[in-house]
Amino acid sequence: MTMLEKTYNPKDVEERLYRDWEASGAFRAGNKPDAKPFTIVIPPPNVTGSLHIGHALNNTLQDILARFERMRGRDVLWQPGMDHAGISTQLVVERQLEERQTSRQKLGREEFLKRVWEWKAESGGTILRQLKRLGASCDWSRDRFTMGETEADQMSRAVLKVFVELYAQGLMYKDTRLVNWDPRLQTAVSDLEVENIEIKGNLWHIKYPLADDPERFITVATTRPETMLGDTAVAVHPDDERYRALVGRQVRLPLSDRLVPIVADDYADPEKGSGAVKITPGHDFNDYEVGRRHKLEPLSILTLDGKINDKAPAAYRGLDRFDARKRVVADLEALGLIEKVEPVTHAVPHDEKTKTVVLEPMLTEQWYLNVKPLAEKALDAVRDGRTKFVPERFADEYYRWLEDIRPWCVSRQLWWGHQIPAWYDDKGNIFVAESEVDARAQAKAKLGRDVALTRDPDVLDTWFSSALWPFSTLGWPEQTPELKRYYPTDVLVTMFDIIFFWVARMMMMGLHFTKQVPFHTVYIHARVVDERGQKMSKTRGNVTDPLTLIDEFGADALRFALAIAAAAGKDLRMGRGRVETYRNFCTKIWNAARFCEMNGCVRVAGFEPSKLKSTLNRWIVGELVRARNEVTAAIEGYRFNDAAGGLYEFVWNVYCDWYLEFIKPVLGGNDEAQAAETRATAAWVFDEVLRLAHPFMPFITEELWRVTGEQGPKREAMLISAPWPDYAKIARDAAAETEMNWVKTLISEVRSVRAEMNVPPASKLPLQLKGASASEAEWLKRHNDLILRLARLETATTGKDLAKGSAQIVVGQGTVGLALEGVIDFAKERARLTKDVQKADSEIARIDAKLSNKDFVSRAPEEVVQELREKRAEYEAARAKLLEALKRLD
RNA sequence: GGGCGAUUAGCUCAGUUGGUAGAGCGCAUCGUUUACACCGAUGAUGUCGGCGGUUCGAGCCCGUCAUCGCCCACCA
Repeated sequence: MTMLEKTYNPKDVEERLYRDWEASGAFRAGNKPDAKPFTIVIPPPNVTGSLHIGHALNNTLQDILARFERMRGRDVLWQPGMDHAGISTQLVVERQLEERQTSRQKLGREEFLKRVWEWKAESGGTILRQLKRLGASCDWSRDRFTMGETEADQMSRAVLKVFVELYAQGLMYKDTRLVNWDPRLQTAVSDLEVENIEIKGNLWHIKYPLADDPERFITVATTRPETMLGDTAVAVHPDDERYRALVGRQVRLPLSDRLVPIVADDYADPEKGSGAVKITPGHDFNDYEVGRRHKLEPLSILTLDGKINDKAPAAYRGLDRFDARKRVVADLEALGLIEKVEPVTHAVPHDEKTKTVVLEPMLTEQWYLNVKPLAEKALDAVRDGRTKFVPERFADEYYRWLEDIRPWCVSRQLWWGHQIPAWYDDKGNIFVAESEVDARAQAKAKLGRDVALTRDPDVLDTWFSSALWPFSTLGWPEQTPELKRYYPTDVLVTMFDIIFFWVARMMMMGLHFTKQVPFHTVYIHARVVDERGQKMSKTRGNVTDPLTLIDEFGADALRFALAIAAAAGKDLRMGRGRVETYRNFCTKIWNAARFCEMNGCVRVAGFEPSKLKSTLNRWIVGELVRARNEVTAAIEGYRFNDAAGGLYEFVWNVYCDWYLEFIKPVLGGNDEAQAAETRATAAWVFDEVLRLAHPFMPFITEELWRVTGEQGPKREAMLISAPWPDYAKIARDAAAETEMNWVKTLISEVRSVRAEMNVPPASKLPLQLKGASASEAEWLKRHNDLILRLARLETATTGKDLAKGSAQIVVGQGTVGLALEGVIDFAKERARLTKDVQKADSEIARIDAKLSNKDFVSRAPEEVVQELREKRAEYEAARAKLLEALKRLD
């Protein structure tokens, strides 16, 4: 027989138990073919990543759900996998190459990709190992990768298929327009990947001379003067009197010496600046639109790496865009064309990853997905409740974005990613197909002969494949048994910052390709910030490493700390202090187990929680039922903090602080039958606690389950596969509850009086309880042993000389030379209940008054009257309950 | 410029249909009673951001203001 160690040491058990779980096959989906499936797809972490505390939270919550539903008998699939993370991964490997004095350009595409795959094989598993340390019960046999190309993992095929179909449906198309461009990586990025950062800059007011009257000027203002090299017009508002005469005339663009027209366009705001605005369609999104309206050809004056190109005057060619800005300003100054310079703060688009590179609107040809029709379906699915957000308010954010969605630029000028399945001939014909063979066949069918084809070098936005994740991981486009069984998935657990990037796009793609929502519920959890409330980031250096915390306190402590702090959708501050607190909770549970062990509290066969004789035991069973119901309802409602909190409260403040203290005198007493029943009850309740706690603290509970399983009747070998408690058949004993609450109150009050009166702990005093009701007197007698022990009394008896309803205790009068007198108000409870009855009475009277007012009844809408009647009935019912409770007190 | 969230004990935060304000940490006093000092007992501390309103009754509902934070937005 195993004896429990004095303290719980997570390091000794976590690794072993995780291996046992895996070996038992408990993580695998499909174990219970007759059970209802329950599916969660993991938000795939980046291969480049390592587990940060946000992942720890995200995966803890998913694991709680997975383990909970598994115990409730569902066939659980928690689908794991990783994301290829296009840009991040490419950058990581490029940086490595840089250290070795080489580059991807030198290696060539094929060799470079080989190196990335090698890197993935080496480093990609880190995060999975970390998830295992956390206790994540994913079905690892089904591990997937967004660029998977193996027999089992055909993620890439799904991506090709989707692209080809979208193209065939006319939703995927190429277009040349302005796109957010990263001049450092030389790739397009989508609108979502742009972060507008407020920075200090200047607003230069520049004078443009009229072409036919060089002495007259029209002033425009800009924060980016170098773009004037690409100006193709000046716009003024059509109703602006100041400029009406100038519309149709031209200005001579300084530095470039080109003539550009003055056009009338609503875009020009007469209130702003001079009312005239320079138009640069090649380098500004608004100007692009203005240019289109006036048939102005966009003029791009930048190279793809952000230098001035040869469309600009020779003096500026080859200059970096920021150097060009200085040069332009200097030259304008020299010419006396700067009217004034105002310092301003304005939002400048930066790349969202590094937040350092200033993005440039750039005219390039890219692939676009027309998401508008997909968005309509995605909106409807949330509007009609097929998918619901928890908390609900996030649905608004989702609506807002989808309602105003623009075409999604899906091509990236990178190497690492899904290469776009489009081939071109030398005439510029496009053939989109799942393979080169198919593309050739298409070309031959169209042109009547074999032609040389070259594949589009670009790759897809990483989020494109992520958008397919819920169904591509299950084998789509094949109608696999897994897809039929586990799709749609049940709940997506994620954070608010990727609602647009990921959630909305999964909804769109899921509905478009499977006609079903990808998940019924989207649970948005908190963001983890550091102890000072700052967002954690590598650059800030304030990242808390969950593994360090696991090493120090154990995985269960970290998990519990995260769960109990995880009120939906709010920032969550996390540091080692909190984890330490819940390490202490683990220790508490461990010690409760040791108490049971030392006192022979062993489970017995045929234990019947409904047929207990002792009030004490009936009471704790009732409390357990209450806790179980609370925890269950809270998890079902994704109120993880309430679930963990309810469990904590029951284990610590009810089971340990009261019940175990209560039973000490019973276990040592001479009523052997009661002692035996109590040992069995203590063991049974503890066993149930292990079940309730398991989703939150899988390791310690599993270990205690193993040890306590060595004695008593046989039960499930592993807790992970044991059933969740179901107490539908257990009736809670309200009388036992009232009785034990009275005992608890009595003990607390005596302790309180003792402390206030500074009675030494060693002094055992006699207690006389005066004015007790008949049942109170009985309770005092029945629980005399434990009252004496816990309140440190010599005797506890009743007296009868005070009025009922104002019960008093008189403690040790004359015994220690002090007269201790404290009022215990059992009357307090009566007063409260009485007050509530009175409230109900007054409420009923108020409603009656209204209802007897004939004028009101005849004029008010039927619903209002009906509502009042219902309310009255409710108050009647509440009143009856209160009276019953009052009666119980007597 | 729009939208959302937050404001509760010294700190970090709970508070789900409106009914006498809670937890953890911290603090104070006491305690080595055979599970646990990673513990137990007892206690102190709150005009629930301000001001109005609805209600018999508001931390919770309505209006308004203030401060902080986040998201979205094409402003020269």
